[in-house]
Amino acid sequence: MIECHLRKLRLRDEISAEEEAALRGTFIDTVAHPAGRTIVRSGEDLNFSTLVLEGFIGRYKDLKNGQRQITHVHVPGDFADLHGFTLKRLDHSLLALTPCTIARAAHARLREITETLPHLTRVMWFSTNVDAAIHREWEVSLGRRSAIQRAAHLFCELHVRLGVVNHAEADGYRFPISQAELAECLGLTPVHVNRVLRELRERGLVEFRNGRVSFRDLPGLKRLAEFDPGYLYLDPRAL
Amino acid sequence: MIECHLRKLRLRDEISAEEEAALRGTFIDTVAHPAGRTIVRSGEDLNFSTLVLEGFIGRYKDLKNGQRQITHVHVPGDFADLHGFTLKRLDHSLLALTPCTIARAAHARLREITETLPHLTRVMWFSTNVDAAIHREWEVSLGRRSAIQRAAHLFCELHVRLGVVNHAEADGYRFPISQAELAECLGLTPVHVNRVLRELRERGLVEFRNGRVSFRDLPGLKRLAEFDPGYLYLDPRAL
DNA sequence: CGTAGGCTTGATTGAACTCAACAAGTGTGG
DNA sequence: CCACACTTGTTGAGTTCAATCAAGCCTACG
Repeated sequence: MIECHLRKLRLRDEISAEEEAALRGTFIDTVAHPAGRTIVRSGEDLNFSTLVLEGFIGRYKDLKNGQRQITHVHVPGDFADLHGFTLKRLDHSLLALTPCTIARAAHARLREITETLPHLTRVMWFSTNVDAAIHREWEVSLGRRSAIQRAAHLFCELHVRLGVVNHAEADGYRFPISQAELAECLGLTPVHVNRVLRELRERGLVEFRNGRVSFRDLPGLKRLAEFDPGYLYLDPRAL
Repeated sequence: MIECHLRKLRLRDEISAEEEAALRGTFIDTVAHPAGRTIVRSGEDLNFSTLVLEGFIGRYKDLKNGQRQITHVHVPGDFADLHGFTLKRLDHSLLALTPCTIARAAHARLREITETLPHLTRVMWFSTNVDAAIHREWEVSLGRRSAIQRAAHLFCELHVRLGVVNHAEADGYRFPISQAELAECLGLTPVHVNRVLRELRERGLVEFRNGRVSFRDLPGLKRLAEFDPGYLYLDPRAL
């Protein structure tokens, strides 16, 4: 399943056999987590990074009043905390949004890569920078887009990102999270998310039901969201 | 003025003389920009990165209806687009929020660093990862904090970040941007920012006037904002 | 078959937006 | 030197989008 990650890297750059071997060599084990499990808690010392093999993982931050904001959703093939390699500890927690399996990459071995394989190092750096670009786009959503646009934008983003790793079809994808978790991504209340989903359905744009996103009018949805995938830094071939 | 940047790096890590020389060697020129100037436009091909020497620079993204969201504010000593080195083009624009001077670092020379100086490369990578951490904290503000908390949080964040580069005093700092630009940072309208600033003033917490942030009750402000500087990844000594 | 978690809907409230007017400060040109 | 435009900040009145409060509905499952 590390193939997913490699395929994604190779969409944007050449990865040599030596680099592939080095990358594969960083992984020390594979772990399965049930939905709802916090995989890494904010502030812990880290000596590994988490690659998503199956399922969805969220990065979230808690507030004192018990609210939380999910700041990023990771799909299979994503490193959920490669940035933890340089940061040493995380400012957020990692949550299994669905049952998932992960592979853990030892920081010591990632460090060896940075000592010996400059090109692969730049590729890894690039990948954390794309994560940051996604954070920026979420800031735009949270700061400036209406509730319905935010939801539409997220559905569009995940469609593209899941498509890259063959986890989406033309007309939708599996995304088995609750409306409450969706609300935590979108900076809304669960009640309002429910109403927004109803509106998207009634407008004939998209349905979110039974853990699946089903597009009814993808061009219309993209228009509503003002979705432009440039911030995902994918090769035009990949889109 | 590149000293500001080096000082900041050295707060967190050792930088050898060789590394310092290599870093200094990346800079090809210095440019002054008037307030309001867009320094780098979204999508342009880049062959240099921008280090802020003096003034404030914002990263922003435009929406079709003419609104914009500022996703990050850079202070002296910050690289405003070091991530552009790996991304090759930016998904956002850079704006001079105040008159400012910048130094430009050639991507070709940054690349040489990644080929020959692994430790310095990790330091640069780290610095883009801290930017991403700041993005996450802004997502929390935009998604979950009230208008007054958002403003308070921003004032606290900038106090710490400016303090690191000796651009803040204990009781405040210069921050000569308009309420309209503040609104673009906070995901609010200018009118509402005005009311929020009044409330902060009337509560005796902080004043924002004549291009200056003046604290009246910093502990109270931090309490209101639930400000925890952990996400800035500063050495405890620096705080 | 009872209970819990997730979903749905209605009624009401409230935080932030919109619209509008005006004040203060700055720069410019007649 | 003053008239004027222009930007920035301020305040009031009314509106709207999303939150809150509350109730009821599935359906999965122990």
